[in-house]
Amino acid sequence: MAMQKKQQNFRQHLVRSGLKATRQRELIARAFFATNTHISAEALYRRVSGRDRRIGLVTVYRTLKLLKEAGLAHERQFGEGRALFEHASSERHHDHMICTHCGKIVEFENCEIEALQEEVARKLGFTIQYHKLELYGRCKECRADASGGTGRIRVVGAR
Amino acid sequence: MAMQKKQQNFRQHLVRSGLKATRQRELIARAFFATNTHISAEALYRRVSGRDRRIGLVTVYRTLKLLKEAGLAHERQFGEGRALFEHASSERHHDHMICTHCGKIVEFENCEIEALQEEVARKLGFTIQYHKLELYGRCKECRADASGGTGRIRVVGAR
DNA sequence: CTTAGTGCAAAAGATTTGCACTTGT
DNA sequence: ACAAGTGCAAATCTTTTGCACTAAG
Repeated sequence: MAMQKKQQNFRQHLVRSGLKATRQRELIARAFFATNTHISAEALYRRVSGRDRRIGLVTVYRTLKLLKEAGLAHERQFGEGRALFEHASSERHHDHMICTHCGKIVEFENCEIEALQEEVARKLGFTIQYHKLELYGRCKECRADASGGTGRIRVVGAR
Repeated sequence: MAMQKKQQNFRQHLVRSGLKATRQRELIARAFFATNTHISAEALYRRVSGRDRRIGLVTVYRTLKLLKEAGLAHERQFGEGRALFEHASSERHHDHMICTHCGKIVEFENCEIEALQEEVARKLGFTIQYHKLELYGRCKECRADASGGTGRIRVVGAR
């Protein structure tokens, strides 16, 4: 989905909900859609702050909440610390592989795993509503330099 | 592993690390090992508090950290809010299925899923260090009463 | 105009830390 | 004795909220 389209979807959601399309919301949404990684509220704030010094972190949090309600953003909690937000396009569900050394996040999907999850749930008498699968480890590059590492997550990018 | 044995393991870990076996640590560890569900620091604190009013929540947190270091406890973060701690026996790794309505937590293990995870990681050029798989949904009982529910997690037990 | 939005400061909630006092060894 | 532990209060850190002011429809 193109950025323009997403921006439009967001505006529609606002109108439908009787909310207003403000300068701040436009700017924050635009900055969010321009991202192609996972980004924290703080990091997104820094980006829009560069464009318009008057925007507050609080508004970023509030706008991200709206984006979630509009179905345009997903909030993820990897390890501890701040949440990261990613685009929630119409794409299928996916899971994440996170490098514990450099913080790189790779998305993947695997139907076989999903099927097995359903099977497990059925055996336990549960109906799955949603799930969370996160693989933590070392990416090729970080395995190569083998500089030890602490095992703690250090996100280099957006965090 | 019997409770007595775990208690002993903990004492050994303390000695090995040049730490002291205090009244508080003994009591907190005993209360933790007596648990057979997932318990929060707060809930564990309430339990030991009943036995000895003088013990502080801070000491519970510090002792849980020691138990983790001793390899006797695992810290889990389900949904948001406080962390839950579980026994880290010599048992194999397991994952969790959590009822979003009553908070029930069921453990399971599935080698096929684990194998597929390894395969995915290999294809992505990663080496897995650890993973987190959580299935959220409704248990049989909570599906039966079908009282709507908010989708938010409400843990009835220890939380 | 009238209702919603914004930004600041303050609150919240879970966990950690500084510090003076207490306790194992 | 002496290093380590404890409990309290205060600090952290991320996210949310109350409120007086501002702006969109």
